[in-house]
Amino acid sequence: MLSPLRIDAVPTTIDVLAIPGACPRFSRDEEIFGEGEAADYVYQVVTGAVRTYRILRDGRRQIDEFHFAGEYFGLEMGETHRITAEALTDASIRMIRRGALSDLASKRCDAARALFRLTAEGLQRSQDHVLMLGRRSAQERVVGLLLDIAERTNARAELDVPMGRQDMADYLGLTIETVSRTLTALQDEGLIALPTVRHIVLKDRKALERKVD
Amino acid sequence: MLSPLRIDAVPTTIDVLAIPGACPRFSRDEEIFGEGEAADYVYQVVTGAVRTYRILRDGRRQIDEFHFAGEYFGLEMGETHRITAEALTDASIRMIRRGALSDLASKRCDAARALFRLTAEGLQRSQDHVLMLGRRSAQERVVGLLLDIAERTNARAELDVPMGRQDMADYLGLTIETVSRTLTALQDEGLIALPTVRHIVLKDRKALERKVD
DNA sequence: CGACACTTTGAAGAGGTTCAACTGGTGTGG
DNA sequence: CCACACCAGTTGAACCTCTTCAAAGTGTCG
Repeated sequence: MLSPLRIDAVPTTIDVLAIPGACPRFSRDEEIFGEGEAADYVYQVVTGAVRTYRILRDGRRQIDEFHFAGEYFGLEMGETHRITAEALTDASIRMIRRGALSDLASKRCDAARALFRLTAEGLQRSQDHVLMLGRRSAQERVVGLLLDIAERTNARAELDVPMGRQDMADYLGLTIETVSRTLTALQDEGLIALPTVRHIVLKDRKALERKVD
Repeated sequence: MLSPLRIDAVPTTIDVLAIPGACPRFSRDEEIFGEGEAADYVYQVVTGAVRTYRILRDGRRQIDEFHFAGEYFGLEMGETHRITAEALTDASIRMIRRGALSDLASKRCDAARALFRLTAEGLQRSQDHVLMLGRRSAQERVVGLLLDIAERTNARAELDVPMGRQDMADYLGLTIETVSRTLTALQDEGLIALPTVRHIVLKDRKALERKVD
């Protein structure tokens, strides 16, 4: 029997959730939903990329997560969104009514498990993020992000980063200057190349991986 | 109909999960489960408190979460634990077989929802942690922790902190010295008192709350 | 009562931030 | 199609928060 707790045993296709829904386009920096709004939908990135973040009263911003093609976001526990989501690049986003999801989950056991899995994966990612912010140096954070982007966008050495330096900084808990300096340092070490600002080449992935363990 | 996605609508008693299970005692600093071990149980703090953490190769430790009476921990997505759990104080811990939970979840809809809710709450807490580590100062972090402990242990002004300074530091992404200095500073400001090292009095909660928003 | 572990305090140092200026890519309008 | 303007990114220098290393203090338990 397939335990709903052993979520990794679920077949990789989370697409049991792929209820056809509206799939609107958002242009770069356009808000998809805002903190405090009613959480009536769950979202999936179809093309493009998304950032989710929170802002403190005085303007400090912490990016919670970047979301790439195929990934889900905006699944909330309560009635309202606790975070804001914006298109990082021009993006098309599938919107799925929570009601439709609930119905599906109550009818199909695997759908319920897939939802649970989604949340648990988000938790794991968040825990990794905590470790990164709590105990890693600026360089380790930047390298970690680059490798993470590479993995999630299925890039080998040539990385197209969809976010600007400020986004990286606000994800990594650093300033834009530190991110910039760190990238140049990595370039000087010969580990990466920066042909353009949003195109990064991982020249020595082994060495990069050694830096983050 | 009660949507499995609107988890906050579930009656507050998560005790649908309270399958009677073994309830062993652990003494302070004793390991409850270790990273890499098979995750065959889910755990609930009955009395005492628990820390869960991960350690980097070079010894840097990041405490993921503290768990207080009534709270669940150790619910993993995969077959093995990704983190380590230790008793923060002498503690009695209820151990629930994952198999038993699965059975319950497949029979009772509310149990499945409660599990989902647990995970989603953990995610929320982790996201708050990320914001704390990414964008808050040492003082804000320490104050945040104190208020959090107060809330979760239902303490009014008199706080019994179950963890030492090193635990606070490793939760907050700081050093033990910084935690100590920050507490003294808060005492000097008249916001708290430190009668003993593990007993903290919140003398001006309003002012403390203003510091974290 | 004494030993040991934890905490506090001090002083020096480093990593990252802040503020400011410069550079370069991009996009738009003439 | 080129020129200019503008925004994002880079670089530099001073500063600051937090860390590191060291030592003294405090409480706890045998």
